[in-house]
Amino acid sequence: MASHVRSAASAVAGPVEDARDPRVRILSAAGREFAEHGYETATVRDICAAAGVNVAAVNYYFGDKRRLYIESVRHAHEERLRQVPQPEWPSGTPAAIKLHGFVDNMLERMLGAGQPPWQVRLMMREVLQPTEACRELVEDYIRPHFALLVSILDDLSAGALSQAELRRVGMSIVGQCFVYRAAGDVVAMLVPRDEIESLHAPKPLADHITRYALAALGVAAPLTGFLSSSCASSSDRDVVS
Amino acid sequence: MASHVRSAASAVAGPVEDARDPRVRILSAAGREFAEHGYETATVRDICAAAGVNVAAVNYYFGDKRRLYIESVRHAHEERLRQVPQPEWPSGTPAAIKLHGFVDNMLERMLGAGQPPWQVRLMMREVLQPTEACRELVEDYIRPHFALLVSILDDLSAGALSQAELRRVGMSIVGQCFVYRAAGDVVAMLVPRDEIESLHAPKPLADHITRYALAALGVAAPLTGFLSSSCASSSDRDVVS
DNA sequence: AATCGATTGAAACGATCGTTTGAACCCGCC
DNA sequence: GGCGGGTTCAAACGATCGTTTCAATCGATT
Repeated sequence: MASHVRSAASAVAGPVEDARDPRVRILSAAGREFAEHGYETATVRDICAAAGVNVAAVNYYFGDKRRLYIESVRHAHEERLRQVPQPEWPSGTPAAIKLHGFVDNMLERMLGAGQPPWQVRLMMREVLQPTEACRELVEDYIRPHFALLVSILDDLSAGALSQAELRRVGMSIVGQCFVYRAAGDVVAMLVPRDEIESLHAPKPLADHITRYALAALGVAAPLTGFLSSSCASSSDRDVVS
Repeated sequence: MASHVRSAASAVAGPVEDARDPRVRILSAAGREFAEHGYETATVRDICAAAGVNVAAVNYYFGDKRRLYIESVRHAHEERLRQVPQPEWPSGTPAAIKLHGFVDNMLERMLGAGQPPWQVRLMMREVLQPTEACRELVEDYIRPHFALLVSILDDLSAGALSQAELRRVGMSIVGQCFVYRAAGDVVAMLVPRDEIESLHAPKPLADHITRYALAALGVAAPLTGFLSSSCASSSDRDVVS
């Protein structure tokens, strides 16, 4: 008796990406499971159950769990790259505006709108504990974004800093965003709740980190201090809304 | 029938905690294994083998794997707190000097001297993926350090910033150190090797992060920019060596 | 309709995990 | 010596893991 109902096994399946192809169904389900539980703890049985396929399918299409994981990381950052392309600005946009836009975009990707999608969480796992899937992720996804940040900082400093120094400043900016994503739970324990929502939310954080950078680079007035009173106004753009 | 009650608290004053006591041998071995492989992947068999005890010992002394993990996290941060006490300075020390000392100390703890000890790596796992052992770790270890940082920043800003703003600046400083610890492998892929050793090593990083903060707060001259030429010298302390 | 490669399905294999068992062992004490 | 509680040991239990097996099924082609 042919009682195989291959219709609505989709459950909580994501977007409309060709849900008929078992291969992408497995990739999507695997990405979610790996993002949630990590490589070791996630089980191929749960993945196949979520994808609505037999356990033998992962072996048939990918060989083994390890190769499925690598493919799922690739699939995740390719999909994410299509969802959120690199920000662009019309030529002539002030570098300070571009920096704020970049930081805002990065924070929105990392923290925005409740729980970030599973693609981001899976990529974060690779950053925190790299496997063989990491190199491709860095080259295709992270390095282009970091290069854009460095070029913005180059504009901003008007050539006064070397590429090496620009990279260090760039890492400072990335780090300030990164800590909220990777150690968000501890941050929430160190800072009062209302303060989290008012000052440590993505938008006000983008303002703070941008202003912190502009002040450190001498492009805007410092947050406070002796220099602020005598040296304001020089370039008092309304960067932070 | 094994009662899991610990016998007598055997003199906590001992500088070297009686390596004969199977309990602390297990705790130490467990900390190393959990730090290396994580809770799920680490096995009680490996832990007991490393501790030189029978597999039944973990059940006899701690009940089960979960309670052993919690105890090992506690044991790790208590031991770490004894090893590296909070930095102190003679009264009258300039706040900028204290900030540099604090950042240098934090970076040294996180990155210093090759691979940091297993206690730090275990604590880092709790920060990145908190379990029920996290709250105690934060209260006993992280919060006091963060409070010290905030108080230094309070001194530095001479009361010009609110406690909420100070916490945000403090998180910016912590984040800049944190990213090198948590995402060190990716940083190493984004930055040329020689640059890692020259500019992103603990000592030069401490200089950079401190100077970045002092400039942002307006206590020292900015790294570059329009304001630097006209407004230098006002408080040109030789903070960073 | 018959055939054949591609795909799917249920079941099981071997390995490893956390945990438990019950006897052996050690050691101070009557 | 004999006793008894605290501790250690080898062995096994039940569960779950990744992976494999092999027959059933599907779809296109003759």
